[in-house]
Amino acid sequence: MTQQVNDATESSGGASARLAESSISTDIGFLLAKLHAAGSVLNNAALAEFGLKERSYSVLALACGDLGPTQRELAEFLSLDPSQIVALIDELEQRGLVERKPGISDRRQKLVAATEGGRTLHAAAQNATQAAESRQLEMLTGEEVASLRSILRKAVWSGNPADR
Amino acid sequence: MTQQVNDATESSGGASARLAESSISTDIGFLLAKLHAAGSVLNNAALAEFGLKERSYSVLALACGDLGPTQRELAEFLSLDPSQIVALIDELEQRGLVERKPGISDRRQKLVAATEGGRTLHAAAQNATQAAESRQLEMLTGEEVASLRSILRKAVWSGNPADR
DNA sequence: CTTAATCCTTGAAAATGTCAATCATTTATT
DNA sequence: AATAAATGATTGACATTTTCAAGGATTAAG
Repeated sequence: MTQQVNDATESSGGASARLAESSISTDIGFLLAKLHAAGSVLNNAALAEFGLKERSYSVLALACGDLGPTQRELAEFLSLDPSQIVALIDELEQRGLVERKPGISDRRQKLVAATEGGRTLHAAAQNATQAAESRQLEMLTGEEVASLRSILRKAVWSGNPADR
Repeated sequence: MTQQVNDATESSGGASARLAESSISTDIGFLLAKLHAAGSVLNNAALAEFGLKERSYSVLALACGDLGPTQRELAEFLSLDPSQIVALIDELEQRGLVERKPGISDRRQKLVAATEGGRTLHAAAQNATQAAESRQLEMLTGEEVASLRSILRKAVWSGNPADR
């Protein structure tokens, strides 16, 4: 998931476009990797002006909202090692964007909550990433985007349509 | 990109499922990352018995098929640095799965072609990855899978439906 | 009360990403 | 044709990320 793109100006049609004939071009895994890689570049570029990357933005986003996530929950939800969460939160906390609070029923765990400043920054950053997402998918129709979102959610969460 | 998952037995419903309420859960970029991360784990697990990973499998797959890709084309197509391609091909070549041939019209470039053994291994590995993909998406209907594939291709290749 | 398990944290090791320099070759300019 | 600029592959150095194992604090189980 971790893959980067050399030239962000050209979405995917360089001198290697002929390789799209290959059989792997129809692998959903491969397409997922490519679209995700391209999106990461756009997202990180959009988040740079806020001093955030995809990772820190995700943590900040989860720290906003009234559900006080545990560091372990963050790690599991973001598919990251717990030690990586420590580093991410250290940085966000030093910048005054989130706070570590002791767990309510279990004092081993630490709940991560966004500060007021964190929420403000998140709102601005959210606009930027959503704009980047729209730009990346602008060749898709509204129906296609909705369909993509819905299918991805079903695939990721094994099909419980409980959430908006 | 490039994210990993800790527990492959459980697709996404662990103790952190409640975090799915968060707003990022509807970000296509986030969903892409999560599905891609989970798929990578499955793919790498399926490819391990052949001594391959996603990267080397992709290179091998592109080396099969009659289009003789250049190392630079491979780098661009796979969104990798050219130096990473060198290492990947070194390994595949040492195992006798691919060969480096001098470029036809340009002797600077090297064409990568699979050997007979490489093709045999690729065929077996392809079965394994396709089975893994089917397993990962088994909760989707056939229509949904087809729709997902088609939309992803359109998004990745900016909408030229020139390729099957 | 003791043992085992869990959460966060730290640090080290391995893998990967990024970048600049080099050689051989090709393309462009005079 | 001669020189200069550009390109493809390669190497090696450096930064970042991933992965693991171990530790202290706390909770759960026996």
